Amino acid sequence: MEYNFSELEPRWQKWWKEEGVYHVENGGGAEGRPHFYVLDMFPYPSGAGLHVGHPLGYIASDIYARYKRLKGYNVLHPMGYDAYGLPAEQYAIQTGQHPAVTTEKNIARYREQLDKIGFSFDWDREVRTCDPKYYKWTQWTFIQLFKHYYDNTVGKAMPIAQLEARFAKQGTEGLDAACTEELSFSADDWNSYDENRRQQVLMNYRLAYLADTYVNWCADLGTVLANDEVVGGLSVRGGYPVERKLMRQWSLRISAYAQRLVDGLEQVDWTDSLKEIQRNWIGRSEGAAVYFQVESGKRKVEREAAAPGELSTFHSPLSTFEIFTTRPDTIFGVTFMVLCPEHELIDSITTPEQKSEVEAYVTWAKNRSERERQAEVKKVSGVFTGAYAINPLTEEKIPIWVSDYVLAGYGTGAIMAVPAHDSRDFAFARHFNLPIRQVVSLEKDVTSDPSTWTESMDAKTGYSVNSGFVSGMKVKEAMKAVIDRIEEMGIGHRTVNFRLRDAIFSRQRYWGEPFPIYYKDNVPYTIPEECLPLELPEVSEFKPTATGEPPLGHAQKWAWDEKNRCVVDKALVDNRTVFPLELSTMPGFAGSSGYYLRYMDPTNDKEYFSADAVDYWQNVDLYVGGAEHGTGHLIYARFWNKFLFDLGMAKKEEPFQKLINQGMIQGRSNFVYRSKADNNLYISKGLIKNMDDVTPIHVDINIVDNDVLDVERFREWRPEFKEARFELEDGKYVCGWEVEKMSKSMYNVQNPDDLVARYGADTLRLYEMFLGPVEQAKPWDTNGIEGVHRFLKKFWKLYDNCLNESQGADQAIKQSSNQALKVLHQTIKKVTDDIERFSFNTAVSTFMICVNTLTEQKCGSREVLKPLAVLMAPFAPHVAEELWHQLGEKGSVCDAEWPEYDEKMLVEDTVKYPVQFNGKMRFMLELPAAATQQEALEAVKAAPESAKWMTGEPKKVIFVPKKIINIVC
RNA sequence: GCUCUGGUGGUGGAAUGGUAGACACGAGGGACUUAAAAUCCCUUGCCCGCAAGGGCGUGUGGGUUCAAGUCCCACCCGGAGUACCA
Repeated sequence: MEYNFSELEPRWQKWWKEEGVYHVENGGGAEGRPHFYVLDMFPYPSGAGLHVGHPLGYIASDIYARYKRLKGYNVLHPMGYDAYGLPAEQYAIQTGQHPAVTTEKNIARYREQLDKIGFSFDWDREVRTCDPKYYKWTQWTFIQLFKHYYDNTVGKAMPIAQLEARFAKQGTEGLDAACTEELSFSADDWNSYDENRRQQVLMNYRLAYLADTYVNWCADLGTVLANDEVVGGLSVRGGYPVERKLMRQWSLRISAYAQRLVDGLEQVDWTDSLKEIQRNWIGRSEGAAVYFQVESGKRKVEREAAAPGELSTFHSPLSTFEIFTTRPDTIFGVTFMVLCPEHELIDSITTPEQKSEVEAYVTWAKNRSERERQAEVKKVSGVFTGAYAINPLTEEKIPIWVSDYVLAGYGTGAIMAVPAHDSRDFAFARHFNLPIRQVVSLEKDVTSDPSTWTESMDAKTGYSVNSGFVSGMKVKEAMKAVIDRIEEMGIGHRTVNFRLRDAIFSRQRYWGEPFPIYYKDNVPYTIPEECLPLELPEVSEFKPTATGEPPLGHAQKWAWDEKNRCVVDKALVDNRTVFPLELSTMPGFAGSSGYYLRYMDPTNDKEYFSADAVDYWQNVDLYVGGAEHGTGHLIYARFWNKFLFDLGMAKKEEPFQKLINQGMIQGRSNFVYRSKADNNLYISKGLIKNMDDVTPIHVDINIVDNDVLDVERFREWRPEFKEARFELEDGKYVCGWEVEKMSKSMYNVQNPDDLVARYGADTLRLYEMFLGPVEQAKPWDTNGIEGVHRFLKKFWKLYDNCLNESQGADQAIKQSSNQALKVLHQTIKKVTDDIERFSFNTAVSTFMICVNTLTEQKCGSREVLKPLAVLMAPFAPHVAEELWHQLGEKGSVCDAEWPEYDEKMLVEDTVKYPVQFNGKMRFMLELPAAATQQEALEAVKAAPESAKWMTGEPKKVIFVPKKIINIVC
C-alpha cells in the first residue's frame, strides 16, 4: 500500500476531533494519573498567518506533551490567542474595518493552519484575550492590584483596607511599604483628611496606581509605551520615535516585587542566558544612600515646608539631597556632584549668576528626544549651578553641576562624581576641566598622576589611597567601613537599587481591555466586581478625538451610573450619580499575564479559576516560546503570578517551572544575478566572473528548487522578467543564497500549508525537528525535507511485511530476530533519552537509523513494529495512528503505553575497541565484552597491526572497559 | 562598552573527556526504465599515493590530560540582549 498522507491525515484529524481524543479533564480521572502542564506562548493572530518559524516551538511542545501522555500523565496542553494588539487597530484606522472583525478572521486562519499540523491541543480550553468572558478576569485582577499595597515587612501584597486602618490608628509610624514617595503623617492628620485627600494618599501605595510620571510617548501610535516596548528610542511595533513626556498614567508597582523577581530566578529551570536577561533588566545593585548638605550662608532659600502628608514633588528637606552610589569607598575622591535636569533642587540652589545658563540647559535637556539623547551619549554636556555641597567625610566644598548623563528615573537622580574611578564622571571632568583625584590603586600605595590617565580605573579591586581612615584597606573592606561610618553619623545607609521601573499600564488606544475605573472629582474608583466585565464600547472612529482624548472618547455610551450600576450614555454625566469612565485601555501584556491560569478552568464564570483547578495543575511544568519575551511578558507574568500567589490564589510562586526558548527560524533567500551590461540577461551563479558585473536580485524561494531556478515561472513571476534571458550552466540556472530575516520583502517566507499539502503534516513536523536543536537559531531551508519524507515512506513500507497477509507466506520475517529486538530497544532507549533532554533532532536521526536497519533485516515482526509505532506517535501522530489501527487496535495510539527498554536486550557479547598508540587511533580490535586489561593487552600485542607501533614494552596501558585501549610507548 | 550565545565537511547538523563528521541534504558514479519520475546500490573532510598506507584536520595561540570539538587561560569573528542605571 502507498503512503497516502493526503488521505490519512485529514481522516485522523477528523476522528480525533469527533472522539474528543485531546479533551483533558482536571483531576485526571479515577486512575489518578499524575498531572503535567505543557504550554506554548500563545500567538498574536497577525494577518500574515503562520510562517514556518511559528510552529517550531509548538511541534516541540506537542511532541513532549504526547510523550508525557504516553508515559501515563494527564497532560494539559492548551492554545489560545493574544488577540488584542496594535496591528489590527492600525488596520482599522486605515480601513475602518473593526479590529474585532480582522481579529476574528485572522484567528480563523490561524486555527485552520494549526489544525493541519495535527497538534494535540485541547481546544475546549481556548482563550482569547479580547473575549469579555476572559478579560473580565484581567479587569478583576486590575481591581485587586488597585486594592492592594505591598508591605515590605511581611514581603507581600496586603489589602489597602488594612493600610487605611493603620493610618487611622498610627499614621505612617513604622510603616514600610512600597510607595511612590515617602510620606509621613500622624493618625490625627489622617483622621482630619477629607475623602479626596485620603484617596490621594492611598494612591501613593496602591499596586495599580495613577501618577504623573515620565512616560514613553509615541505620537505616531498615539499612545504611551512600557520600557520593554521601546528599543533605542523607537517603538518596537512600527519603529516610530518615542519621546519622554510627563503624563498622568496608570502604572503597576512591579518594582515592589523586584527582589522577589530576582530571587525567583534561582528556583526555575530556565536557560542561563534568559535568566541573565531578566537579571540585567531588573538591575539590582547594592550600595549606599548618602545625604549631602548644600553649602548654606551665601544665600538664603525660602520655601514653605511641605505640609505633612502633602503629595509634594519634593523628596527631601531643602538643604540636603540624597545620592546613590555603589562605590561608597570612593567618597574621598568626589570632586563634583551632578543632578539630573529634572531634579527639584536645581531651582532653589542655583545662584543668580548661573540662573540663565542653568535654565537654558535644563530646557534644552528636557526637550531633547530620547533618541537624540541616546545617540549622543558620547557628547558631554552640563552646566554649573554655582552652588556647592559639603562632603560629609572631608567637609570639602564640592561644586554642584547639572547634566543629562544623570538620569531622573534611577536612584535619586543625583550622584557624587568620582572621576578617577567612573568612566562617565571621568569624561565629564575632562570636558569641563574638573579635578580628578585618585583614591583607589591596584597595588598598595602606588599612585600615579591622574592628569596623565587616558581612562578612569573603574574596577572594584585594589586598595584605597588618599582616603582618610580607609586608606590602605581593600576596596571591599573600605566600602563596608565607609557605610558603617555614614550610618553612625546618621547621614546615610546601605541600600539596594533596582533598574526595573514600574510598568506603565495605560494605552491611549481602542483595541484593548477597558479599565474598570470611573472618576469622581478626578479621583478614580473601581466599578463593583459583580458588574464585570466592563465591555469595550463601540466607537465611531478608532483615532484620537479632536481634543486629543484616546479613541474611547468617541464612545457615546461610556459613563458609569453608580446608582444603577451600569454603563450609560455619557450625556448623562452629572458627577453626582453618573460619572465619566476611564478612556485609556490596558496594554498587550495585561491579557497575557495570567492566561496560563485561566486555561486550568477556562469556562468558570464565578472565579478567575477555581481553587480545585489550580490545586490540581499547580503551575506550568514546561513553557515553550521565544526569548524575545525575556524583558516583557516573562517579567509581567511572573509579577502577576506572584501577586496572585500573595492573594493565596496561585499555588506556586513561579508560574513557569521549566522554560525552553525556541530559536528563531531565519529565512534563506535566493538571488538571481542580472548583468549590468545587459539588463535582460541573468547569469547563473557559477558563471559569474566578477560580482561587480552583476546585480543580485531577491527571487521568490517558491520558484527555486535546490537553488535551481524554474526559469519559466521566473518569467511569469513579475512583468519585468517576462523577456528575461539566461546564461545557464549545465542547462540550469543556479541561484545564490544568503541567510536573512524571514520576511515578505525578501521573498523567503515559507508557509507551512504549502509544505503540508506537498509532503503531509507528519513530514513537516519531523523536518522542523530534524533541522537542528530547538533552542538554536537556524535558517529555514526546504532542501532537506525530501530526506525526511523518504524516511516516512520507508517507515510506512516496513509495516507491509507485517500486515500484508498474501505475501505473508514468508513467516520467517514475522518472527522477531534478536537483532531486530536489539535495534528496537536501542531505539527506545535513545529516543526516550532524547525527548527527556529536548533533543528532538537526534531522536529523528535515531528513528532513521532504526528504520534503515529494520529494512535491511526485512523485519516484519509485530513485536517490534507495534512498539515502534508508539514511539513514533509523538513525532508523526497521523501515520502512527493509521498503522496502530491497521495493526488491529481500536483506541487511539495517544493512549498507548510508552515502551520501556530492556537492558538485557542491549547486552553485547563482544566489544569493538579502538586501539590507540600515544592517543592516536590505529586500528579496531574485537574483544569479548568481559575482557580484562591484561587480556586486552595480550590481544593488542598479538595483533599484526601492532608491530608497526609497538616499540618495546609499553610504558603505560590505559584500558577503559567497553570504551578504548590506549598504549603509551 | 557590558552581558549572554555560538564558531565542526559544499549545506543542516552529530559526538554528555575516549574511533571527529552519526543522521540527512547536495554532488558524483551506477542499476532499473524506450524515457522520465519513483526506488535501490556505491563514493563523497582536506592533502600525498595506482594501491596498501600515511599526514593534516573542530576560529587562532597556549595549557591541563594516557587521551581535548569537549576542561582551563588569552585572543579573533558572527548572532542576540542591553545601553550614560552611578
